[in-house]
Amino acid sequence: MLAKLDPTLIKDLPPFSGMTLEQMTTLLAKATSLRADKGTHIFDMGEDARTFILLLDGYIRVVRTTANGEQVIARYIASGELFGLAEALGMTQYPASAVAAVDCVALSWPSDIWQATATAYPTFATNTYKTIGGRLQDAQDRLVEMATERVEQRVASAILNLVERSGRQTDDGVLIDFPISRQDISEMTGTTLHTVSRLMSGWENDGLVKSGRQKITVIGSEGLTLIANKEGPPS
Amino acid sequence: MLAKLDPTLIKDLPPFSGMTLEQMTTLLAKATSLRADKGTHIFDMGEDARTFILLLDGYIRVVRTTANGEQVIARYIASGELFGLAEALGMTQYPASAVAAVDCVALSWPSDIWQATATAYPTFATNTYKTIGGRLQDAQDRLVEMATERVEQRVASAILNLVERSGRQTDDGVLIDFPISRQDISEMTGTTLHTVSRLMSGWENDGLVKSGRQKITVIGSEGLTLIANKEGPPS
DNA sequence: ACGCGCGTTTGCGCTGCATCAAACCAGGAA
DNA sequence: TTCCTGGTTTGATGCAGCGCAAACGCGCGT
Repeated sequence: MLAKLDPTLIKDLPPFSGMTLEQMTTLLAKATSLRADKGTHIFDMGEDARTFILLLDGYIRVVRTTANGEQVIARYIASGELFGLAEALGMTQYPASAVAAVDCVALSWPSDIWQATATAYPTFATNTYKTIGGRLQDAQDRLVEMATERVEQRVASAILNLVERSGRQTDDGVLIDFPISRQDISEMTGTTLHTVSRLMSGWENDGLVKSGRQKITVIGSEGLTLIANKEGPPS
Repeated sequence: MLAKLDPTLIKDLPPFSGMTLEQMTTLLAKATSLRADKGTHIFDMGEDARTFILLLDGYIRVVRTTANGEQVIARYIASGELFGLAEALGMTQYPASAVAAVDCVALSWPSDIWQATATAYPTFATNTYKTIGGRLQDAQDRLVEMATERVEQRVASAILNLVERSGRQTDDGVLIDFPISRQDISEMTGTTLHTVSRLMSGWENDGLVKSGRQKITVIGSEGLTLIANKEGPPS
């Protein structure tokens, strides 16, 4: 099944930095490849965490759904990143759902090999915990942001983040290279799609962004950065 | 220095569950004891993460300060919990400050023994990662809460959490057993002390809580639970 | 090429909460 | 005891952003 999978292509990804080609080959032998069409739920919140996954190509939306059916986007996973790491944190169920934002290709390992793998390849374990650390910090950053900043700043920050992590140069500027709606942005920033739409219309008039249906291009990040840091005018 | 420290008293704490008495003794030999008076900053955000710490007695406030000088309380650490775990997540600096909410006693280990310790005592490592997992989940829960719930519900939830994790039975009800101000609550829930004060005055009138200077007693948690889940009346 | 569905835009009224302001009160220090 | 500091209460006022509503238009599927 994985005959076509070449260790040399993958071994340079951050999660495996420090591992030898030989180690990689052994690890890859245990993996299962996985395809997910746009919109597919790779796993759902509350499900038993049977696998952890490496995204090879595409983008994943990590989503939490509340009791009232509201959604919050916890983060986006880009290619080269691991996700579904519940087992590494001693959890038996996934704390959120993973949805393919575009057609995706991934590699999955059964959760129960985590312990053995982590001890066999300490570098791999360390790398993984580093990304988890990054996510914890990120979550707390966003918490601070939600608590202290106004909607306008949060939306600007969110877009800047997306551009930074998943931007692609185009003629017009830097494009977020997966389909993303106002609704999505609102679910990342804790506001409504209406407010996001208004803000972005404004920015489009000011020439800061160029946006269409599920498409956002940032003309120059300076303008948005300015907005993201702008003091509220309580005077 | 640690002659007085008895492994048997400590070995039953959650972080060490599964470790033998012998292992505990070896681990404790590497620890330094630590006292912190109320208000002391045990470490500050941005500092190099030189130690990880086990709180033996007291309560710690984990705080983030923004560029504008605003504060957000990330969480409270109760006795028996580890904190300052930056090293375990591959970070070189503390991402937040730790302030003693009351007089505290703790045990600290140099960060650089983390790797060796984790490999020597896999149970300990697993336990630690489990608590980190819990904190990540908690952070994301709060994120969802901030994004979807109104202030009233968030404040009610926060108080219920505190009561659950650090409540002490008294004649009147369950008391949060460390000094906590309206300001503190506001910094946990992303609002102002004014709003918190108003809400709590209301609840006091309704007989749900009894509160004084830096003191909160919950009469019966049912009432607050109801408020925490109450739909906003947009009709 | 066409139609239809879904993402988007925009207006309007309203309200939850922040902001500003001021008085009050409990408890520790001297 | 009395002062004084730091926490708390309460009122008045304003506005950011939400809820509701309606129209619009891009682009995908057939």
